[in-house]
Amino acid sequence: MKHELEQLISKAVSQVFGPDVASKVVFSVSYPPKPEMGDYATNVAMVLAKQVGQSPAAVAEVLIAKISDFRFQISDSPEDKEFSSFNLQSAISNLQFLGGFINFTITSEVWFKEVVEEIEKSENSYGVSKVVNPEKIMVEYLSPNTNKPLHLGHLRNGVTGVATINTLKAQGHEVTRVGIINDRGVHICKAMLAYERWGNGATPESTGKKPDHFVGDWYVRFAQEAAKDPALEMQAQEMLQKWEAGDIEIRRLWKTIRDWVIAGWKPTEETLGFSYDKVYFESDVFQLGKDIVEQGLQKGVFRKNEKGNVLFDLPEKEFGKDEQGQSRVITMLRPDGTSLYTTQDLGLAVTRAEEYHLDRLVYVVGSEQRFHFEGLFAMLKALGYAWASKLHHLWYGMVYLPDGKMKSREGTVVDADDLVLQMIDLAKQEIESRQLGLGASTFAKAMVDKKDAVDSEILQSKISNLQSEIERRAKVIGIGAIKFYLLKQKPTVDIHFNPEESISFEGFTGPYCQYAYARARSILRQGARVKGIGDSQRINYSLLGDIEERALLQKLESFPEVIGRAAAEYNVALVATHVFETAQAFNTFYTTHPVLKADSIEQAVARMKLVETSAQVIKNGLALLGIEVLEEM
RNA sequence: GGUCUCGUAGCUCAUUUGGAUAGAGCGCUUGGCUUCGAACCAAGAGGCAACAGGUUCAAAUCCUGUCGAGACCA
Repeated sequence: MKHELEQLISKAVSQVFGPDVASKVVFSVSYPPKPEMGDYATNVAMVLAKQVGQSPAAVAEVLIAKISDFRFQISDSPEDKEFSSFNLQSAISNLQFLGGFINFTITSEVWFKEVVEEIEKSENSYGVSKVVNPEKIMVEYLSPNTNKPLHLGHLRNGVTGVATINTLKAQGHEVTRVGIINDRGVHICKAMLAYERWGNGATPESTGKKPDHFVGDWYVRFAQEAAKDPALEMQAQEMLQKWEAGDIEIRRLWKTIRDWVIAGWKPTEETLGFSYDKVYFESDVFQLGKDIVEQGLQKGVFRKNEKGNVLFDLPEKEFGKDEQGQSRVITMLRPDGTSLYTTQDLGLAVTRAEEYHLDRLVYVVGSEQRFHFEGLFAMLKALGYAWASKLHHLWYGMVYLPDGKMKSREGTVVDADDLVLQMIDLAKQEIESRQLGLGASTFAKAMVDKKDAVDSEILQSKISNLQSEIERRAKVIGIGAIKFYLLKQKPTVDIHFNPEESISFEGFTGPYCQYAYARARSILRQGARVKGIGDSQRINYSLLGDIEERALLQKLESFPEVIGRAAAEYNVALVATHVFETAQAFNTFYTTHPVLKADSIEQAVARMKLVETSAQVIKNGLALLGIEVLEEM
């Protein structure tokens, strides 16, 4: 519709002011701030005013006259080929000049029909579009260290990664999801050292701890002991050197610890829907990149300094100079030939791009790594890789706790498992305090009272079914709340984690959206059983069109466009905001417009379509965010 | 010190890439469940968009400077 209006406006401008003016003018078609102003708006009058030397009002007047004229001219003339491609003229029910904008009102028969039919046709794939040039994209995300459990920062990374992947897929790209497990380094050795020294052969099994937490506790223990005995830091370094040298004993310990942590993450990742098509281990790939550096040294992309370090000079244009007025450098190889983090990433990027024939490589990594990635991308460009310009570091801000930044070593972290369990528990309480929960406890009480009177086996199974249903719903709601909380702000901003707000199920939250969906589905279930509504074939769209309905339709219509923007800008918060606004518009519609008890069966049928398509859009939007919906909650 | 993110209601954030009267959520005040699910809806209070200039039909948005916060690099 938007595109057709653009054509219509261009045509009108061309006829009034000539093709030269029309070809140069850049105007937009958008939604007015308030639905009562109209369904679409264009700023063309303001843009043109300057060019043609008239006031916006005067320009608008002639354009409105011209467009109105079209309506009479071509309403039903098939031979008028120029306009037969779109019958929009007859679809416009009102045109007005307001605050500099020309506002269009579209007839319900055309607008509602078009949007509703499009959604009904596409169903779960409404919002999915095909970009002109589908790309092969790899997205790397999560990348945890094998010395501790996942925390809130990982959650933000994970949900952002998943939502971004979904959004890119919805644009028709082919996406490969990868993770890199950081299983090498001194931080791992610290956990190993503490375990070796004080562990006494304990295991996750013997202690009953989740294995990643088990290891994390040893890591914390190390920090505590190291505060008292600084020599431990040195010993951890020595352990790393032994690891590098391939010491059998150390390697064995390392593997045990590592595998515990990875096994410990598994259920957490499954619960949250984090998964990969391929996982890289740093211990496997940390030697990568050295040969590329050697080649680059020959080509003069890198240089060796007097100490024997191999360096990359960052372009001064983008990176500026350091204190001494020298260009900034990244060290690639130490004099002893050992490599650094950037070297590994360099090698890995090249390996991946070649193996998967990538058009684009996206790294979901925190903002503190921006310098690292900018440097990496700059050197890949300098090395002449064609795909280097398509690399992207999708960075996101820190998560701050009320008392400051999270630090694993000091134990000031929000543990992912704790948070998830807490949220599910809260959701459970919430459910139990409502209809289903009440029913369940009444049921439970009845069972106790009449224990002997009825078949207890049947009752038992009914109760356990009920309980597992509550569990299932609590999980969907609790996890939905966490994910939405972390996704509703654009990735670039820091999140000041507010425990109160994060556990809320009201307002701008995931459960609010899920609730709107459940309400809609409830109406649809009931409507389907009503004679004349459930079995109706014909829809009279002219019975729709109140302000609340138009506001809702606008949200439904703009959903695909929002996804496109979210993908283009790597901003999945746009999707979250849009889903919320859709749910909000639906709720407003819901309270102002009875559906099953509408004035007529015909009207009920028409409103059912709006309910159905709203539910579909909310569901699709939440799905992009990795959030499930419930038919009842 | 340099680079980069920022600075919008009491708090947490939006603002359709320069557009209409700067909007949401939370919190606060008030009203609405015998009518499709109140995890909801409606109304109200709350703003010099850090500050000072500039660019133009139009600036929270772009430019310059000042102040303040954070991250990274030394």
